[in-house]
Amino acid sequence: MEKDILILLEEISNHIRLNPAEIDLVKGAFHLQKLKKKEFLIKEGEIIKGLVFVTQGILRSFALGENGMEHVIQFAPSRWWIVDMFSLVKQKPSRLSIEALENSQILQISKPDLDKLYRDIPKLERFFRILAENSLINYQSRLINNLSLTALKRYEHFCEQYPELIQCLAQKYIASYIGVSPEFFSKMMNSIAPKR
Amino acid sequence: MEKDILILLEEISNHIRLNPAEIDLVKGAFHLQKLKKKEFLIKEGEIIKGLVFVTQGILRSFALGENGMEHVIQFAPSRWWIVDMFSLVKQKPSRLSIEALENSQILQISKPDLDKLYRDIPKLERFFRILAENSLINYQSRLINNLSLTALKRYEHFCEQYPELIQCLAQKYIASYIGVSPEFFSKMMNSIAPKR
DNA sequence: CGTCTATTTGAATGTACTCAAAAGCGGTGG
DNA sequence: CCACCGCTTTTGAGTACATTCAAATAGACG
Repeated sequence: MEKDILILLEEISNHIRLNPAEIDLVKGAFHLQKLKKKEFLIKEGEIIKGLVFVTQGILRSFALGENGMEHVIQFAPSRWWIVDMFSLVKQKPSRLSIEALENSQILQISKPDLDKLYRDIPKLERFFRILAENSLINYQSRLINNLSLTALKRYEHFCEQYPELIQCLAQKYIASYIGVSPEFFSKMMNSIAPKR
Repeated sequence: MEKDILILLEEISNHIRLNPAEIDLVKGAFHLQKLKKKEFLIKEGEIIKGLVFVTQGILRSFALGENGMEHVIQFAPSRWWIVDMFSLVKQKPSRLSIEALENSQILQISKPDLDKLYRDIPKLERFFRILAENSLINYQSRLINNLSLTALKRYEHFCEQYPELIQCLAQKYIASYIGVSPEFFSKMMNSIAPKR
């Protein structure tokens, strides 16, 4: 739908200015796709097809541990990007799976189309550089938190950083994101807000 | 020294092609700096001056936990970049400190000069986009490892990934990087290779 | 209403931490 | 060249944070 593309263009225009011809190129390169709740966009081991921008709903990416445990790497609500950068850049099998947590709509651009877009609109290098830098900042912050904070403090950080996500996520996903078992998370929650 | 700049240009030329005029611009934007062992490039709370490329020696970046514990975020041997991206991009106080572990030489470019360079040589957006993407991949990989692997496996991964670093780093730094206390790390090492 | 999944609760366990102290190692100055 | 000092590594005992397993309870969805 046209509305989804507008959301994307709005995001891009926060960082760079595109002229009408360039806007058309961008429009043509991204493809709308609908995902149903619990549908997978990609599964671990596959090679990522392209870069994904979420316009509606929520996706999550996660890695499987040896014991089969899922570790949530990222939540992507509307207006967020999601991808396994490793798989996209190196074109090797993904360590991550990506799944819709709600019925969602995404705009996807394939790697060849993205590479072409970089050639046609060099300004986009700037946009995606900034995007990668910001993502980098988030990962670094999360790494520091994981190394230095207790589970409770990591949860509190999460609440501050993503207040709107808390209400719409099953708590096992939040537990996984902050890096604890669902059982422990449950106990932790009850210990700070004893059952009412 | 001229040699240091050549190392930098070599790195850049792995990804983009610069003409002689552009090379001169790059040369002019980076400044050589020497650091003595244990000298700090920046301390937590300061605002990062610029982006750093190491040409000789080794630096490390680390964050301080609440208890005063140091958490190594990155090692940067020769040919690596090091920075607190958060502080550089947002121009806010750094969460990280950066210290030389050996006598080292670095090339530094200030944020204003970097911004100017982006304007003068748009191709550099591409180079630093790729750089940020690769760094992102590393952080993500490390995050997954921290979430899903035991300390011993994280150490084994570290050995595979940075074999050349192991011999020249004090083990307390390796312990900190993989996220365990030096005491525990020592016990772990003796348990896999009992004293000879 | 029944089934499936998510959450809670409890007990036993494990991985890694803290604190304290001893031993090892390396560099520096006499 | 040796002795000393400071820092790193080792060792041990006690502890904490979080996990695992099992089972009960609660919710959500068709």
